[in-house]
Amino acid sequence: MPRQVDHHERRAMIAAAAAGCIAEQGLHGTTMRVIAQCAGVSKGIVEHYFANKDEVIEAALEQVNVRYLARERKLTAGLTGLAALRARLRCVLPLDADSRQAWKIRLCFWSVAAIDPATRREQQARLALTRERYLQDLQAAQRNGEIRVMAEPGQVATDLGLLMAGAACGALLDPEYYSRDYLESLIDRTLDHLTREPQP
Amino acid sequence: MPRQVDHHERRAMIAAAAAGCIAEQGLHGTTMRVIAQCAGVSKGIVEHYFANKDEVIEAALEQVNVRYLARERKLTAGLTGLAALRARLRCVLPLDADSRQAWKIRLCFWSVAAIDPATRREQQARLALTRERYLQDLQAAQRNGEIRVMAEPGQVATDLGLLMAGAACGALLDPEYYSRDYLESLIDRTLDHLTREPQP
Amino acid sequence: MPRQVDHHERRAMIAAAAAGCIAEQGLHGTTMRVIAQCAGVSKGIVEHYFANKDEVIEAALEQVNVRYLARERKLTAGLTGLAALRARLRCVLPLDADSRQAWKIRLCFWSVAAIDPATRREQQARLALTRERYLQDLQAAQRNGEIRVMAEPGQVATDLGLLMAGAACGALLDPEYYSRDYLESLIDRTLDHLTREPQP
Amino acid sequence: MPRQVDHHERRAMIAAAAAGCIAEQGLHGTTMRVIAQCAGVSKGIVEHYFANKDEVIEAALEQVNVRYLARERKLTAGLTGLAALRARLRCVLPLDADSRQAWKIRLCFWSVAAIDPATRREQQARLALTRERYLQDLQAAQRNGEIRVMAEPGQVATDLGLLMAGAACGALLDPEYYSRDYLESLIDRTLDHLTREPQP
DNA sequence: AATGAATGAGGTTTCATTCAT
DNA sequence: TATGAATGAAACCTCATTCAT
Repeated sequence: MPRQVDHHERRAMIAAAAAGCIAEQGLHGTTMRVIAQCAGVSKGIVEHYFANKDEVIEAALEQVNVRYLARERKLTAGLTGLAALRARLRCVLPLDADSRQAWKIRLCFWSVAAIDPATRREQQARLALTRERYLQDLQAAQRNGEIRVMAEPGQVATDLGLLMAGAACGALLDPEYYSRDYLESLIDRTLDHLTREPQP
Repeated sequence: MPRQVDHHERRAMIAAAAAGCIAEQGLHGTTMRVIAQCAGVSKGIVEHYFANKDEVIEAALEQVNVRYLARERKLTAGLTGLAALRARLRCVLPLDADSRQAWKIRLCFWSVAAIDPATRREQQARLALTRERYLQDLQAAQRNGEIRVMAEPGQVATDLGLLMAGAACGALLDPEYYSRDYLESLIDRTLDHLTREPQP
Repeated sequence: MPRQVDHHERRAMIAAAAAGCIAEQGLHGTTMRVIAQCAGVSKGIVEHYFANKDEVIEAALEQVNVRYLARERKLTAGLTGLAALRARLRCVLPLDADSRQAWKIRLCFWSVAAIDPATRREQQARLALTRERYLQDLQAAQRNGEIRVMAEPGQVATDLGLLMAGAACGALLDPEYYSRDYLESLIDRTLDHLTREPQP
Repeated sequence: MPRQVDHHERRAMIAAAAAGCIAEQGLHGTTMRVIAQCAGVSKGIVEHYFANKDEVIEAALEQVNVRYLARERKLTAGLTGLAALRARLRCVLPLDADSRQAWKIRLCFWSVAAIDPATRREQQARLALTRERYLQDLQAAQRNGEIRVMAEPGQVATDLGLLMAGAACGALLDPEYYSRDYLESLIDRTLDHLTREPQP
């Protein structure tokens, strides 16, 4: 009878430790030994639950994204249209420590994605899903009459995604200049634009 | 007398090779051996011209930035206000292979900057200078009567910088979706916003 | 459970191999690869048991000194005064292969100590402890009435230490001239001096 | 017509620089580049005047010894017997900075000599010559009636050489304990012994 | 399941030495 | 004569990975 160990939970624990390492020391500084130390287990354990380093890293990213999506779902639950979009944007920008950590990790993968096609495809899918959720909110807001009717809501959703990406990068690079206040006002100003009547 | 070699030019050649390696293989994949191979010299030569790997990497980034600034200056020469800003934005976005390479390298350093304070400070300075140039263009455009007078042009310049950063990231991650056409239309639409009258 | 290996013993084995290398090939010739070969293990194993080369070297010196002290204690056990001192001097001088090896290693560290303050301090402590043991023997010999009462036994102990150091150096440099017989007669003559009455 | 450069003087200058490097940074730290820097010439110049590193090192040692002998000759000029011996011992012990430097270098070579037979033979010759000079002084002192007549003056000369070697080592390792005053008193006490009548 | 011993590839860096100018 | 560019060997060290227990 094998010792009762929740395999899945153990994997998650190690992946979480790896995510912490990546956020603190970067993808390169995150060695198997460091992951093991962070997780408080022996070096071999990590290899026991994951075939190799790449798997650990992949699991870490996966976990970060899953947690992010869960949080977004929770914070937008019951909301629709502009309110949902506002909540979504507040969720995506690095307004707290958790989100900052998630973005640090995401940025590490972006720099890899610029080089590695497989990683790039994963990030493309993530971006597409994010755009889609923005689009749904925009369309709902239009239906609700909260914002002016736009010719191409998809384009607005796309632009919105890029602005958020840039804002997150800025907040990581210069947290004092692109402060929490700035980020929140950025969301407000951006959404305000959508409510105004189009100019002739 | 020593062999006739332009020391400075030779350094620049190696730094350029290093930049190419970073863009193709990432910061981690850019080993001294790879740099030497790319530059077509022996491994020891790289150490002859640079004290260590960090110096090569630093020189590569420096060179990328210097070349970018030279190109921006050239493309905005003789222009002012909105025209200068438009040229500047077209220069910063990855619309051609050179600019794409520069952004790949920049992204590598951003992921390092999220962790290393020294790198972060350098990038903060770069972002600040970029914002400043946008601001100058905006103020000139206001004086020229090309755009509506804004309450806070500094904020607009800042937002603009973030949008460009996000667009560049997007273009690296999904060059097909965030295509050259899309990026150009993004610039146009963004600048068009500035020319419209403020809503009541 | 891990492979059954006595960690401490394994470290000691490698340190002993390193000591052998130092005695045979000098501090500079003792590379990690050479140590590994001498110890009959792979290069990485040495790094597994020691953080870096310095630690191996340090452990080797430590071991040599510990073994020397153990041998001295054993050979002077039960002895006191002049007999203990004689045994001690016979133990310190390179009269056999083991002691010769120890002195070769010591000499390597002396040449480093002449330059590096940290190493120098270690050797100073070793010299001080040796002088102290000589002094204890001399004082016991005085109490036993074996030797004439000296005004400054501390000075005699110090002189004795220097003479032994010089004799050891000589024996390393010219083992034929400063032969085993010569070294033994040196001890005898030196101790004989102590038994004689002071001259008026 | 070649530029007028005193080949011999240039070699001596570089050898002197090398000697300084050895005394300051040890044999291992004395790289060709460091020697060149110390000498204020280019790296290639050193190789131009010496076939390889070993030759530079050898020349440095040679120079140190030649200078030492010149100094000893000068300080013992016109002296004989005990006075000459006293002057000789004061010259050999590291009582000033120059002599300390010479001993640092000597110690480096001793640690090499313990391993390398060729170096060992050189040092053996040096020790033999030193013993011989001590012996000459002792015999003269006996003839002058300055010291008691000894059965084996050669043995006393040998012992004296070892004591000086040990004292020099001690002074390098712990210059505060084996101070200038201590070294001078050591010489005085040692020579005093020789003047006393042998005990029955 | 868990540990950590063992391996070897590969990275950075230092260095003696050769050689073109 | 003099310079420093160029090379390649070898040093230390890190790390992912395999494996015996």
